Amino acid sequence: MATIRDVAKLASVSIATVSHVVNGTRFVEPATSDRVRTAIHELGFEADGIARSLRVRKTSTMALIIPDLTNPFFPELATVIQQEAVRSQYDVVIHSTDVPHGNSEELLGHYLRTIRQKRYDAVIYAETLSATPAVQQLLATGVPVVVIGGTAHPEVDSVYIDDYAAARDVTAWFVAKGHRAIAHISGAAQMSSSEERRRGFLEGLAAAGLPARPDFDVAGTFLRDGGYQAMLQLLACSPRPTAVFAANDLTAIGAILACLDSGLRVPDDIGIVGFDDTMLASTYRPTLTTVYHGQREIGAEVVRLALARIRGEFPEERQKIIVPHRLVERQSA
Amino acid sequence: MATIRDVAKLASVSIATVSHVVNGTRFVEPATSDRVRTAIHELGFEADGIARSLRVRKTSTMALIIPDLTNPFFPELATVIQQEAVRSQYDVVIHSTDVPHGNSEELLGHYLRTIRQKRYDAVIYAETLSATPAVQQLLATGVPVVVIGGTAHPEVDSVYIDDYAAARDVTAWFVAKGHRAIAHISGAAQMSSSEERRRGFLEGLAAAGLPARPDFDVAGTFLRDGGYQAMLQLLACSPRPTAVFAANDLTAIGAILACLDSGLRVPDDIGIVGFDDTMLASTYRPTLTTVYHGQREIGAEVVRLALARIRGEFPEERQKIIVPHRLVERQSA
DNA sequence: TTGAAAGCGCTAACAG
DNA sequence: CTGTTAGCGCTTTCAA
Repeated sequence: MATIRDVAKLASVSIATVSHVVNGTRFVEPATSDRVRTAIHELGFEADGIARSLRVRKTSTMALIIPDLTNPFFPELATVIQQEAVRSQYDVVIHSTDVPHGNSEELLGHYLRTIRQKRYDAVIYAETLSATPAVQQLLATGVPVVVIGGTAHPEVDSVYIDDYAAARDVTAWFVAKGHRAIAHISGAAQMSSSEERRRGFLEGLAAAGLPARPDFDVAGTFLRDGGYQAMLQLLACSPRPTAVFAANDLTAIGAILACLDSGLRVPDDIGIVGFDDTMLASTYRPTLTTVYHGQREIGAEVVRLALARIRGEFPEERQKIIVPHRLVERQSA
Repeated sequence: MATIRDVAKLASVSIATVSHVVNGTRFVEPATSDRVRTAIHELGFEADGIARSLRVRKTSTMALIIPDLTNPFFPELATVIQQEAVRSQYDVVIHSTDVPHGNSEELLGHYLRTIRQKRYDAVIYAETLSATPAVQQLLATGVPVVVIGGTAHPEVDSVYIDDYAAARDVTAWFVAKGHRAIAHISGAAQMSSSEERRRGFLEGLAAAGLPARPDFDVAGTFLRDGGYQAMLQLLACSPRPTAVFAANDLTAIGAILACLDSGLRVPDDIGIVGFDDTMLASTYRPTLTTVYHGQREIGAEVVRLALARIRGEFPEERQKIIVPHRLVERQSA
């Protein structure tokens, strides 16, 4: 593979000049730069990004850490992030900690190491179970970190939707539709989004003067099977709920499957709403009433912030960006 | 950020020694290496992978190019690939050419450039529309390339399933179930997997002595909406098909939706089989009868091959690995 | 308008 | 058993 030196020799100029024509970083006599360009073409030269990175201390790549590539929400988010990043000539390497398969702690540790080693310019952290220590560790190394999700971290930039308000809205919407027996299937334990949504649900109930029945507040996992199991529990209650707010779309689909398998009809016998508004929501039948999670806006903001930090902007206050959510009404409730 | 030099100074050894204790690459007196390790710990030193890469000419990163992060097949495949790669301390950066959104040519060009620039050690190419020129271009740079999909490329390693045989199997299976009016919705134009599956379908018909009706052979896109539209066309035929082989799961779901929207029942009025066996297939209702695409096996083989090539193994013959497929019977047919 | 040369942080001969 | 040193391929002063 040709190096800058080969090009310089072939064009009879110094390597400095080659560098400058490649990067357009200072004026070069047209005749000279033509010679250089010809040489580059002839040799099939492509500047070595590694050497360049070593010199300029920047890799033009950022890491994105997500819990699960299998929940469509994350690919959708990742796609937006990639699209945004590519516009600034950035690569993004996606690290899935693969939470559903359970080896996530180990994987996360590995990823954190390679992120340091490979000197990525920034990391975008979409809340995984162990957000706090991981983020702490990352910050200690000095990499710009931006978090997706509302984990209270005064020391990092973050962007997220107001899970609490969204959940309250869903509950209020159920109430407005006449429901009185409203249940919630929460997300994975210890994630702030799970907790916030649950809190919003409870608050929605309270605001409507409805009692919070403990058996209408069951734990899920953010996965389909968790939704299925939880719904089975709910169906065993008597009287059973007429409306269920599921912590995400996967959970909602699991819940619907449990209803179908139990001979109940959605939304006729029981209304179900999900969360995220992934492609599943519009594909599944019944189509899912759900909350749009702002993947487009979150993706855009998050890379905007990351790039700004890389450039060293706004060093003082950390940004907390709350992106609007929106209830999308479809068939399931 | 501490460098190897800082560590050396603090531990009163040469940088060579530090390097060797970090990499375990030659014997070091226990007492010395302890001192070094303490210094490393104290300074929070982490070797600079960029500098290392420059020196050893390897990045421990490979690229994976896929057409679409939004078709669950690819995240599933990517997850396996990541898992396999991580076991050999490799990172994989996923580049989605985002075919459904149409800017793929441009994106692909960009990715190809950055792959060269960033000196990735290998690239795994999951067939996109313009496989041939892209692969050619990649090969010209000397990077090991392994292709997923059966594009006839004598000069690259590839791993894939036998699309032709799989499609023939599906057709034969329909015939065995008594169907005589069997239609096919193909995948995106010009992709070898589309063509092979179509060819297999036609052959299956012929083998059963059934005529190939041109109106039962309609074009899809590998996307849900393509399946929907194609199914609408099929339903306009008279008599209409009693069985439809869709080129992938997304297409099959689109087709089912079209049936439902037209007041037909699946599988009672019409049987539909998909392809890929993504998580959608087991989640959707009716659950999808489909062909398992071997994502686990393909993922494993593909990184095995890539790693072998990186190591410079089997320089002569290119490997063509065909992974077994399997018809998974569920509810939709 | 261009060149010479230092140096980014590391590995790996080579020497002792 | 350990150290010295020459680069890997580039960018960027500084000087001309």
